Amino acid sequence: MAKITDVARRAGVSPSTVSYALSGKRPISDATRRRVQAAVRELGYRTDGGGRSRSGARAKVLALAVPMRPGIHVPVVTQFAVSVVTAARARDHDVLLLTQGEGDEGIGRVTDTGLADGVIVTDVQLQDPRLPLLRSCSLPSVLIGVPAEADGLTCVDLDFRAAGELCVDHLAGLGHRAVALVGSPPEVYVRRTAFARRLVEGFTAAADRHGLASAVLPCGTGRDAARTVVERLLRDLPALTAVVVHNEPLVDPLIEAFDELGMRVPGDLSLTAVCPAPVAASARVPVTSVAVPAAELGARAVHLLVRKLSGAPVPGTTLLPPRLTERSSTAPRGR
Amino acid sequence: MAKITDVARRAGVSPSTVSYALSGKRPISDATRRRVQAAVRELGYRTDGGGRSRSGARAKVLALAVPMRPGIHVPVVTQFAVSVVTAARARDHDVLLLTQGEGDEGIGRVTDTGLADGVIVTDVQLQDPRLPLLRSCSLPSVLIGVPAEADGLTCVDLDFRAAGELCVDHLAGLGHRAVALVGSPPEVYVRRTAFARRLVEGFTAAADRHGLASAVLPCGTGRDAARTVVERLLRDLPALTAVVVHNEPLVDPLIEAFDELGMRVPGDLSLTAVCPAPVAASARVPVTSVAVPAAELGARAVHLLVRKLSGAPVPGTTLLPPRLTERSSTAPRGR
DNA sequence: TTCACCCGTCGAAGCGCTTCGACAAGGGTG
DNA sequence: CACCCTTGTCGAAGCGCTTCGACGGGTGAA
Repeated sequence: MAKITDVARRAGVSPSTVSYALSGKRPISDATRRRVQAAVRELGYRTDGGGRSRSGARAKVLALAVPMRPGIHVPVVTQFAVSVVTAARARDHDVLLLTQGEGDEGIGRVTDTGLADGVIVTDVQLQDPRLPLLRSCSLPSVLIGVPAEADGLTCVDLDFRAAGELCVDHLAGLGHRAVALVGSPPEVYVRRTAFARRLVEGFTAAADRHGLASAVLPCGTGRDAARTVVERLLRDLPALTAVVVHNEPLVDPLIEAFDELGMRVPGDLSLTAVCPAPVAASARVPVTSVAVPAAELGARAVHLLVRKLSGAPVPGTTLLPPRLTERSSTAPRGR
Repeated sequence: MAKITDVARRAGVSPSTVSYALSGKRPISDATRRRVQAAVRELGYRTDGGGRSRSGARAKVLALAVPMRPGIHVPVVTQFAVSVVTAARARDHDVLLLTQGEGDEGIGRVTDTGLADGVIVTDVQLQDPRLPLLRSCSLPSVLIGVPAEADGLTCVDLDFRAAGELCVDHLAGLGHRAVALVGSPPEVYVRRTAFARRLVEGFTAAADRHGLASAVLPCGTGRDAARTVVERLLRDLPALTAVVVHNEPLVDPLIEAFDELGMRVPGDLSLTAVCPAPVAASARVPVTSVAVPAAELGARAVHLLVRKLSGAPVPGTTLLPPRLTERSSTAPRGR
């Protein structure tokens, strides 16, 4: 493995010049820079990460904390991860994967040991136990999700509140007068996961504003859970003609359950989902949906974190505006 | 952030003694070790990763290469990732996530730069382009999957060949005389992904051995693909009474497709799957299956890699024996 | 009692890189 | 023409840790 001194010798300059030529932190003449680059290429030189971080520089590693808790939707999380890695690589950083295995303290460890320069935190809860840690150790971080108290933190998320409203607005515009929200598994709400709560708020607010009858029910996954919820819904809200789902794996089972009970989508029931576009598009009936832009959120988070690391100012909270895509699962009431 | 010298001062010993007390690489008296440990605790000391790897020691980081190619099943890959992280943490290592974004050369980069000490490679193909790299740079690695030429490599995998045979044996034992294998999407075979091929081999060999009529069809995902494959299957092999599926997201659609064409599972058709246990158990009809032990494979891979890093000898190829779990999707022929 | 040896500890030398201060050479200004 | 500033490069220090060789004090053998 070639080291910086080898490159320096080959290019006929000093190691420090090589370092500067490569980092651009000091002006280097064009001729020298070219010679250095040539030497780097010929020797296949790569700057040693250990050496770099040893000397107080950044490790160029971002940590990604993904609590693999029950109730989360694996493909969405995976999409975060992939987009974060891709975006990080594009900015010359690598990604260290943290799961919940060792508790929240993984975050502290990784940064204390200098393994990572900053951390991207996912699945943020309203009162997240990791917040004090993030605030205190002044460790650069970006949250995907917005907690209750977001002062001094950098957060990115879809504007779930607006997403909830948008769905209801759409359904109300189609003439529906009774709507229900079928949400995530109960444990998600118990945990007070931020985005789930926000969606409920938006949904409820919009329903009230439009004067609609409404109901909100959490729901686990699987056909049985779907069936149970649908039955309960039809009992509680017999006038129901529209539903918003916020629970990716439940979209199909829900359509089936309604179907079995004699309500066809979209003929008898309009369905709107908040989920990644592919899920909505490939459902049994293509579902009108507000997309959860997992890939974009991941990329943005990286972008913000890297800026933060470079000392640039970053916005506090970035909420991506929801966009509703009409597919074939919604229709005017009484069509 | 406390450094090793602080600990040393506090414990009244030299930094080297602290290092030895912590690593155990030289005998240290009990009294001293205790004092050091106390100092570490009081100061909240954590050994700096940069410093460690700078001095030629290991970074205690494993890279995990997960090519997120089309046709792979995301939850399985995620399970690998989670189990790898968990197992790595249990052995005091962290995990760097590599995706295919930057091509195969990510592996080289990560180890050249000393960021990671070794790499776990997933989704191995029979002729994997990453193999030369792994062989040449003598970089410690473990493959999850077995390529065509496995000499000098450390591999772990489910014994897919035996899994294929096991499924057929089971079906033959139930009296079925015509079996089909519905496999992964075509691109997986084109890519010559190792495990997919091996399963086909085992399936075919066993079918021939039992003198069964057999067919093998790749299949994409989604209800339409399932429907098409089923129709084709019933045309090609009208006597068909048993099917092996090796395509996680297709299990349910396949059952539905057969159902729509008048073949009930297990009354008219016995179905066996090769997939993670949860998928099999929560299908529309609980499916008799050979489990893909993703979590165990991940943990084993870590185990092997860590051993390898410590210089211990490791076996070349570890094939986990398949285990078939009977559920309600298989029945004797003509029940 | 003396010598050899082992155990536990220390000091110092790096690991490969970055970065700070210095310096030589050249160009512009007064 | 003297001087100052800029530009491009170098040398050296140091990051925090590990590790090698050495050393002092004990113990066991002769």
